[in-house]
Amino acid sequence: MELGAVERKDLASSIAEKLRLSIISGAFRPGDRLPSERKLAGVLEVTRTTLREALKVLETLRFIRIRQGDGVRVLDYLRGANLEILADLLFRDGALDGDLLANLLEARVFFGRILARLTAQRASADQIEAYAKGVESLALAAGDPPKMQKIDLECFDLLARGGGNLVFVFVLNSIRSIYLRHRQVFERMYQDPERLVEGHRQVLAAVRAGDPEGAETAIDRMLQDTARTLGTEP
Amino acid sequence: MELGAVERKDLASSIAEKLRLSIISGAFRPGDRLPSERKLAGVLEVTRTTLREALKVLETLRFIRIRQGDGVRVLDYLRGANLEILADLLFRDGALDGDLLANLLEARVFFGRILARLTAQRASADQIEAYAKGVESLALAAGDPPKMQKIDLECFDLLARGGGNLVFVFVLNSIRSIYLRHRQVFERMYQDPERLVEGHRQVLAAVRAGDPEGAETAIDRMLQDTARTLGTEP
DNA sequence: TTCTGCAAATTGGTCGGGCCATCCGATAAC
DNA sequence: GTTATCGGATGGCCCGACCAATTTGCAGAA
Repeated sequence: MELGAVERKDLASSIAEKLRLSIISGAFRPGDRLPSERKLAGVLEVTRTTLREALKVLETLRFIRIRQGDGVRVLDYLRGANLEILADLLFRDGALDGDLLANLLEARVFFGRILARLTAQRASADQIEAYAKGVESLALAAGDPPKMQKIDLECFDLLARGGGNLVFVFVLNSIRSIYLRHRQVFERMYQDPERLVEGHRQVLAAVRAGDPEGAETAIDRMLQDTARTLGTEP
Repeated sequence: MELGAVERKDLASSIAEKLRLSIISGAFRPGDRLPSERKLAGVLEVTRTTLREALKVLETLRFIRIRQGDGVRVLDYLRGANLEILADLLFRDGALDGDLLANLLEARVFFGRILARLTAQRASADQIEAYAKGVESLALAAGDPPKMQKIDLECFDLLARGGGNLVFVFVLNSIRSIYLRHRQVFERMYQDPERLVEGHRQVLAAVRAGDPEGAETAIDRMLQDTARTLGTEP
């Protein structure tokens, strides 16, 4: 049996999550004022100290805006928040949001194409070798979906670095965090490792040949394939 | 004279920024342990309470990992942080990082192409009209760079929404926050409003015609143009 | 010696309460 | 009607105490 690390969370983080989901669910609308810290702390049965740590987190995520003398106002997270909250949105109301998943898979293809293209144009020999090693590890991990997922994400990270554009490295960081938070959803992509490994190998070959078009085509096919794996079953 | 709103920051946020820049500058390396909260609070001359709020922020940004009994460990932000920290990186050591700026402008072109294409494929009549209104406001704001910048970002947001993929909406949120934090750097793009407005109009026309290729080509030209505006002067 | 297990020290986590700073709205003065 | 003032509500910051997890090192057993 697979035993992942148990979640250890401090109170402040739990409260932050609770409030986050609460806002996402629409319990508070943009412009609304949250109850005062003193009241809210009372309701949640924690101290102001702890609650304030939670609020600081929400402020960092741009879910709220805190102003002395005024209060805590809810912001429109659709307009302020960043990619990472997709992880929360993906499971609104306890069920997986198919549209959002489709969005994510679509974006994955777009990003992948860019990464493959840039890497083929600019990656250094070292970076290419690192990617090659990643692909080999991936092949060796066939049959172990969790491990494959980890290595696969690692491979994409190497591609992003090879592309030489930090913007995509950071975007990928966010996407990785989404995948890791919902491992189970995406692990199905690794049931049939053949196509995935083969796909990476073709990308690698194109990158080695300095062929952006080829790399883009190869990764496009691979990503569409794996996306289909997820799409078939409910 | 142009008088923007003054920054009002609480102590915790200031400390969070200080530590963030400190980590980015390399004063602490991944794996290092920060001084204990008690010591750090002493050095910074604040209470543990306030320091902890700052640390919570850094943890949210994945700059550090806090573990009871162990301490505060510095993470590799290149591997964990998201797009928004580009705003910090852009001005490392007080000078603008040209390479990073180039990265950002390059990414802008990639994203823009995707947005234009998706919008042309999927935007509803309402969404198209909203974008049309945005473009008109943009034309009216010619000569007022700060205002144009605001509206221009608004237009991109409308494009992102029209594209119907939330992933790009959130990516754009991050990018917008970068732009706003460094307004001065990007305001130069609005010195010559003609091309920008004309570009948006062409995109709009293509979107209206449901012509993804045309929209992509139009926005590509516009973005390359404005990027050049920034590239010319130091 | 090497390993095991316990105990102390270190470090973060939470609490409770106090006082200051800011903002807003009601009231008073003009 | 407009402006000035004040009081209440709210967040900002501090202090000190105690709880809980983790690490570390020492003592005893194998």
